[in-house]
Amino acid sequence: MHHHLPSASGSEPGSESTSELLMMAARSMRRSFGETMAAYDVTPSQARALRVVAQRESVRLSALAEALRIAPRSATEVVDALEERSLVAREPDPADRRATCVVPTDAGARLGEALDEARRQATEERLSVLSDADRAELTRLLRLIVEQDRPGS
Amino acid sequence: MHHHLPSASGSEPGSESTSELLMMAARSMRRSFGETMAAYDVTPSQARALRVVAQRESVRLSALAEALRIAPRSATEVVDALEERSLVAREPDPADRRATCVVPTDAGARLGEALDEARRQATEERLSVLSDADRAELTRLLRLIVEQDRPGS
DNA sequence: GGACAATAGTGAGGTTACCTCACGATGAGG
DNA sequence: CCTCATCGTGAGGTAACCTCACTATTGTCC
Repeated sequence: MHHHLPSASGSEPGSESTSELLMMAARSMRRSFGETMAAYDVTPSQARALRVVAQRESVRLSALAEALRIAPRSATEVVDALEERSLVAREPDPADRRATCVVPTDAGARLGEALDEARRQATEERLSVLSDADRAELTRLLRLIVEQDRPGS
Repeated sequence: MHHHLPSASGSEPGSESTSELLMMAARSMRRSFGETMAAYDVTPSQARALRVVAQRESVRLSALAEALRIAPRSATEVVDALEERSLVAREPDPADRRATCVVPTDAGARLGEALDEARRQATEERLSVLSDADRAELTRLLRLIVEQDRPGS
């Protein structure tokens, strides 16, 4: 299934820069959640798309593409995959006959919620070593970093 | 060369969970550095590999694969690409005629250092909003999160 | 000093997740 | 209406991975 973790190619722990630590933390969360997605037999891109669709109830394909930051053509592909698995359905947009709305099926909505919950749990587990105070502090610091590039706020 | 960035779809800022913020911070750094790599016309996987090779001076292909956490076959491909661009060279391992050592060329070593520096600058820029104290605090918190899964320490 | 299993790298071929370009169908404005 | 923009999608391409099978070696056991 997966391969061994080689005995650490020895760099002393504690030697990582702040940004390296941030990357490592993010990756460990992504990996945790990735395992969950694999368990549900959904690819990462499908999970991302399903999440948007399940949350918005009905999305124009082009709007989905924008939300996922991919080209419309690529959104078509993800929707194809989700439709084939009966997780979403395509419906004609009554307001514009060129457009199609992507809506979750019951199964899709259920899976979407299950994935959301799994993601929450996976990341929660990672953050559970922190005290409430530490966690609040972490949130504050990260917000400072992230909010650099949304000037109005 | 590069494509459009659609205008961010607007959800209120300040509503993100801690883990979402962490992902956003990591992504913004990755994106910054990604632009730099594109400027040097190097793909991300090439940059990662070059970094290892430049740092270790001489790596067995299988060791490179292990360091990059990819299959040996995939390492072959990255090395092919880097060799074609004359950034690394393949040399027979004198100790084992099955093995090949990957060594950086002068150009490769130079580019490796330039990329390292660019990465440092890009992440530094992101972290520059933090005071020294805040930054130390962030490091401490991240270390707590990351060190969960290296028990011996 | 052979037989032989394990290991190093690679050819062949597959998958995922993207991309651009061109096209047909539709909508909106002069 | 006639043009022009927009919506989704067919066709075809790329990057970065993968597995499986193969050859050239190496280390091992007797």
